[in-house]
Amino acid sequence: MAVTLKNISDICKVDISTVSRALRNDLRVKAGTREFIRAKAAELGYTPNLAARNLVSGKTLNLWMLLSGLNSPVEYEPVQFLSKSLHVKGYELLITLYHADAAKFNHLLTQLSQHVADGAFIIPSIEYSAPAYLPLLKSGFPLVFIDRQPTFENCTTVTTANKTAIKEFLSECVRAGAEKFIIISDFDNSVTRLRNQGAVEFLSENNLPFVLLDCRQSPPASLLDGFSGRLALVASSGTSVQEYYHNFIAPMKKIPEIISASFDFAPPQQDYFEHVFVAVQNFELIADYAADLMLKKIQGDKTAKTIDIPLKKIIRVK
Amino acid sequence: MAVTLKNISDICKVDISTVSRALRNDLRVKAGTREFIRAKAAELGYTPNLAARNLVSGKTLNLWMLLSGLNSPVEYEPVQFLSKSLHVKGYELLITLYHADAAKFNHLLTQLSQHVADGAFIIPSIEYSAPAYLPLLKSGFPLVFIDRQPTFENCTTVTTANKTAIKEFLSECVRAGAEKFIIISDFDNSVTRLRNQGAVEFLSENNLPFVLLDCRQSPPASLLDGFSGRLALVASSGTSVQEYYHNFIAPMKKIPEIISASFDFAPPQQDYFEHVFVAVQNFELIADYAADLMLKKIQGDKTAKTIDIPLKKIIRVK
DNA sequence: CTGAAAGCGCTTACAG
DNA sequence: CTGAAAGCGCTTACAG
Repeated sequence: MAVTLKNISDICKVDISTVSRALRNDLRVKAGTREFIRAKAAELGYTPNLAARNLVSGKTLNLWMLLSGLNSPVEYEPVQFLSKSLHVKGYELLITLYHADAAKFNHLLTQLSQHVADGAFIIPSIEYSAPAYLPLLKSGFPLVFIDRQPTFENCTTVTTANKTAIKEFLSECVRAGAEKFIIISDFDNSVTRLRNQGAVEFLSENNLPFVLLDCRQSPPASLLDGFSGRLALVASSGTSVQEYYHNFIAPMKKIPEIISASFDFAPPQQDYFEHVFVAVQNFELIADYAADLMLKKIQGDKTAKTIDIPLKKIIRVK
Repeated sequence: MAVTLKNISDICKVDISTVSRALRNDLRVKAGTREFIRAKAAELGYTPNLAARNLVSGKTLNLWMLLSGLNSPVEYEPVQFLSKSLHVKGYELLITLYHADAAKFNHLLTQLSQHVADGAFIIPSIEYSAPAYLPLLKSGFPLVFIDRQPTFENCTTVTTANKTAIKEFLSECVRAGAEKFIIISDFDNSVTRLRNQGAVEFLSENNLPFVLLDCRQSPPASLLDGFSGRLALVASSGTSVQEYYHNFIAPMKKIPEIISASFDFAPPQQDYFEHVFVAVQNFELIADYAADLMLKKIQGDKTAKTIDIPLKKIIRVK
C-alpha cells in the first residue's frame, strides 16, 4: 500500500494537518519538526495522491488534446509545441487518440465532462457527433479547436488563414507556369471547404481554367483533351496528389507536365512531377495562440473567437 | 458550479447514497425512484467526478505513455496500436511528451508516482535520469519499456530482436551486391548497441570489409581508397543515412554505387542511391505484447522479462 | 428498498 | 506553532 499522510502522522506523533503543512513547506510549522517530518516522509517514500488533491482544489492542471491519429503534420506538429509551452505554464498536455471512431470520440468527450482535465484542445474530424459537445459547451468547459471547427456552433478556433493561403499558393503555381488546375477535393471539413472556395474565387477572377474534382471519382475522360501545357494538381495532402496522379492521370495516354501543390508535405515519390510545391502551415504560431486562448478561458474568458494564422512559407521541394 | 450527488439528493428528497446507487443502476433501488433520480440527474446535466471515484477505488483506468516526441515511427506507431487495444480493455492511453528534456522527464516520472495512472509505457531516451525511476520500481508501479530499456535495471521491455534483425538486413544488402559496409552509429542506446554488435558479428564471420563510424565525425580520408564496388550505408534512421552521405560521402572525389539500409523509413531523397532498403519493425506486435504485459502487471505480476519481436519485413523502396 | 455512517487522502480555515 | 474539525465528491458495507 502507498504511504499516506496518516502513516507519517502516526510515526511522527503529530496531527495529520501538521504533516500536510510540513510537506507543503508551510513556515508556520516549526523548522525542527518540519525537517523531521520531511525526512521521515522521504524515508518512507511518501508521494502525494493527486486525486485527493484535485478533489480539494477542483483542478487537475491537466489539459487534454483530442486527435484522430498521429499521421499528418497537423496532428503531430501543434501538439509538440503545445506540450512544451504548457509545461512551462504548469500544465500537463495529455494526448488522446480517437482513431476516426465516433464512439471513442464521444467517450473522450464524456470523460472530459467528468473533471479529468481543466480544458481540452480538439482537432475534430468527426462531424456527426455534435450532440456530444453540447454538455461541455453548455457547462462552459474550456475548449479550443485547432485547424478545423465543428460546423454547428461558434467555437474558439485557431486555424490557418486558408482562403488567403490557397490564393498565394495558386499564384506561386501560376508563376511556375501552371496553365490549368485540378483542385482535388479529398476530405470534407471546414478547412478543405475554405480552400476550395478560395481556389475557385482566385481561378475565376484570373480566368484560369480549372476543375474541382472528388478524389474518389474518375475525372471526365475528356479532362485533358487538347491540353498540352502545365497542369497543377492541388490537394490538401501530398498523398492525395500522388494517389490522384496514380489512379487517374497516369493511365491517360498523353500526360502533361505536372506541378504538385500540397499542404504540409510533399508526395512521397516525386519523379513524375515537374515541380513540387508545399505550403507549410505555421504550427508553432497556431499552438501559441491556442495555448493562450486556453489559459484565458481557464481564467474565465467566455468569448468565442476564430484566429486565422498566415502560412509559414511556401517551399519548392523540386 | 458542477452538479453533485448532493444537489440531486436535495432535489429528489432522498439520501445521497440512494442517488449514488440509482445512477450506478443498482437494482436494489426501486425502479420508480431509480428512474426518477436518473431523469432528474440527466435534466441537471450531472456528470460524475472521476477524481472522487478514483479516490475511493484507488484506480484511474488511465495508462500513460512517455515519449520524447512524435517524430519517428518508433514513437508514433506503437502508440496508435496501444491506444486502440487498451481502449477495448477499458483503459485510456494518455500520451505525454518529454522533448528530450531530462527535467521534464523526471517531472513526468514524479507525476506517475503520485497516482495519476495505473501504469506507464516508456520509450526512454534519457539514460542519465536513472534515480528518478527508483521510487517507481521500488513501489512496484507497473512499467513497461518499449523499444529501448534503461541500462541500470532489469525492467520489462518489448523490443525488436535487433541482433537477429540486423543480420538479416545485412544479408539482404549482400544479396544486392554490397561489398563494403559503413555502419553509422547515430544514437547511443540499447537498440543501437545491439544492432552494432550484431552487425560486427555478422560482417566479421562472413569476412566482409566494414567500418563502424560515428555519425558526427569525419571518416578517415582513406575510407574509400582503392574501393570501387558497391558500398552499403547502414544506420538506424533514413535521415542518418542521408546526412552521412551529404556530409562525408558526397564530398569525396570518387563516389561508389551506394546501397542505403535504414530502419523504419527511407532517406527523404533517394536519387543518389543505387538501392534503398528499409527494415520495418513490427510495431503492432510490439504494442500487443506491451499491452498484455501491462495488464498482467496491473493484476499483480511481478516478473520482469524482455520480449524480442522479429522484424515485420524488409522492403526495397528502390 | 433506503438511510446513516465511515472512509478514500488530502487541504484549510478556525481555535487555541 | 499545532490540533480538531469540516469538507472536496463519491462508494459501500451495515442496519433497519
